[in-house]
Amino acid sequence: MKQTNTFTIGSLAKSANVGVQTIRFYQRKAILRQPPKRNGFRYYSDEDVRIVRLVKKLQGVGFSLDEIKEFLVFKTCSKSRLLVKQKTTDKVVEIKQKIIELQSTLKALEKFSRACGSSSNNSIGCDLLDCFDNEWKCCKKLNP
Amino acid sequence: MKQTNTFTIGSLAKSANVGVQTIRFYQRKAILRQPPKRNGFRYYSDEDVRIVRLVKKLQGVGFSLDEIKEFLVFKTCSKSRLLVKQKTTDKVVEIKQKIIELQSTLKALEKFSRACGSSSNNSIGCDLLDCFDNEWKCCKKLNP
DNA sequence: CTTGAGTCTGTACCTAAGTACAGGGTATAA
DNA sequence: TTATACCCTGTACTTAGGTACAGACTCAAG
Repeated sequence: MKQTNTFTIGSLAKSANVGVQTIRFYQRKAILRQPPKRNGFRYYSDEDVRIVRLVKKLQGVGFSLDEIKEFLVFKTCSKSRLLVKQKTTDKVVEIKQKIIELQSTLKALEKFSRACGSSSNNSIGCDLLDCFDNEWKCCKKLNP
Repeated sequence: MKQTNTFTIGSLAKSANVGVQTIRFYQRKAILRQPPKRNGFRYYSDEDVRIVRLVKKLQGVGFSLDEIKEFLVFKTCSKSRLLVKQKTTDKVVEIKQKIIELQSTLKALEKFSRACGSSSNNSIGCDLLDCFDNEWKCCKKLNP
């Protein structure tokens, strides 16, 4: 049988690699639900650990806390189900676009690095703006 | 012959799709140099337009203004050359990692969308945490 | 030559996402 | 039983990246 609510706020924070204040902050923001208390102390479950880790991962790829909350709030209510599905597919599109942008940035930086790295030529052909301009040629999105 | 410094702050802002206050803010932060003035009005060049666009692009893929400044500050000085080259290759590594994370997030969200989308099964097998856990199995980085 | 749109400097304000006390209560190990 | 390492609530502060006035000046069209 799995034991539940075994984490104090400090051990939760450590397991998810964040500060204690951050957990309390998430609580205030309703990203974590209020856990059961004993003598005024909060006790968290394994699932809470997973949630906090997920939050950090999603933040890392550019989700805001409000967006993350929208995904987490979802629980069995089939009304919100469709909304969340919509959000999800929107996010999928957004992330695909972001990957493309990252790849183009990558190309430009690698080019810049090559141009700028050869110690012989002194800054000739080593222009950051040029490196990016060439990448932009194949991108829409700017100049709307 | 190219004509230079033909942009007022307002037309620069419009060309780069940002607000006038943002330009002044970048000025204060020394991301843009002080342009020549006539009767107290600033006049910007084509290059300034390219710079502001580059700033927005780099911000979009996660650069901070301070990082961006470090790249822009670079001009012919071969002392800073090596530093900038180092920064560049660091950034290349970072971006590659970020692409991998985005791809894994993408997979997880697509899975979630599929699981959650079939209107028949009611939230069974449609757990955001599970969808991400499976993705994490092939990732190091968490649990350090 | 007036009028309205654009610009100037300077300061103040805003949101997101924390981070840091202060002043107190609790738990556990020596 | 006392020390010390946690925990509590509440409030205030911080940083990044803008955004919004106020009060005055300038430029271009009619």
